[in-house]
Amino acid sequence: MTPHPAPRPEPPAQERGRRRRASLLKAAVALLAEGGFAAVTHRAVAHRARLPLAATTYYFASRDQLLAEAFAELVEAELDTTRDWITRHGLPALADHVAAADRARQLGLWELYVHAGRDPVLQQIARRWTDGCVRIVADVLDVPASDPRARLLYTAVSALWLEHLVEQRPLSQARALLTLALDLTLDHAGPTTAEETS
Amino acid sequence: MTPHPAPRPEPPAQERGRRRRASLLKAAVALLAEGGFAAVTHRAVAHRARLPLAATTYYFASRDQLLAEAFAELVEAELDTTRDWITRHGLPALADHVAAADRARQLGLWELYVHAGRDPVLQQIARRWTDGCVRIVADVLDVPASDPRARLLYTAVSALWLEHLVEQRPLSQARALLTLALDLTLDHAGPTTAEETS
DNA sequence: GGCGAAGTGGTACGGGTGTACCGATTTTAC
DNA sequence: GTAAAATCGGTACACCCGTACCACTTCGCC
Repeated sequence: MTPHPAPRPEPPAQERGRRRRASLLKAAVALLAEGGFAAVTHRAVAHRARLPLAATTYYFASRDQLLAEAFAELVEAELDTTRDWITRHGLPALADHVAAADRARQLGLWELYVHAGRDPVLQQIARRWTDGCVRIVADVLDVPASDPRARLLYTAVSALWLEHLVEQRPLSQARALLTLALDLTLDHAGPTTAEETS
Repeated sequence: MTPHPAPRPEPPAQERGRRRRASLLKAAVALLAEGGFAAVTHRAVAHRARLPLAATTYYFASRDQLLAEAFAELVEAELDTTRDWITRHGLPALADHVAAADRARQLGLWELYVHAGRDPVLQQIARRWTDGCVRIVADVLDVPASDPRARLLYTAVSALWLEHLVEQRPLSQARALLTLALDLTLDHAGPTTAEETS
């Protein structure tokens, strides 16, 4: 029978349903960006999407699932933006991108990233974020994605970025460190003991 | 006057009070380390310290203050541990330290670090953490703390560390990247040739 | 047309939260 | 000693949470 135990089977299958679901997800992403993690409650999401409370439980099996999908969406959007920006302006100007970015949004992203350390589902998404960023750096450096220099450079840049985000030190400092990181990485154009390639 | 509006004036002034307060703080730190952020509730802290619920509001003006003090304590302890370990085993072996560290505790620390981006009080503590770590790296590199190489190296290492913590990639990868980071940094103008023990 | 499934939304439940309250007890000051 | 101040601790309040429930409407399809 299943009159309405309907936790959530598959994609909504009806047009309006799909729109509603997407709308909830968008609201969740926005809340995540603004207030981080704790701000994404069923009630807040539903209210923001101008939908009744029950819609959230109808389209998402649980808060965790909602959060995971929102995280994935946020990561994907972030990767697109970053790739676009870097290929347009180049690596050394990255500091300006960071400076211009929406701080609350970035904080929310990192918040979820750390939280991914305690949740396997989120961990997978976190990995995709890192891999995506490494890929971007490798592409713009014109080296294979497996080149450890690309990976290290991304790592350094991401930490610079997080540090700037959290501690809000003068931008000039981040800029100088970014330049230094690029110098060190590119100077070392040599063979770079790449042990594994595959 | 003030029969008992007593939000919390100053240090407890009575011996037992000071002990109780410290005990609460210790419990908060432990909870922070284990379950992160959300686990630090008045009730959980009081229960863990074997004190009545009201003790938490008596000794701390608010949950935020309790959290801030716990964060400060955690950071201070972490700095001590790290300095100790590095001066004893050297930078290249850092990967082993990370591998051996208590994962939940580190995650809690980073969780609070990111959260510091939204709270000025915590931000100050976050800065002290970074400064402390930079200082440690600078000391062991035998360069002034203001040397951008020290700062950059710390930044790279911290990101490597966070990435490892969250994404749980094979340790060998982190180790390789750490070595590369050290190479790049020291090559540039390094006064020392660190012995390599692979 | 009809009928079962999908979707909808108002409401309720059980639980956890931060914090205030306030009588009882201990400590300190004189 | 005694009174005032500090401390204690049990309890209560108001709020917010995730989620379940269930009567209702709308849709897809034969």
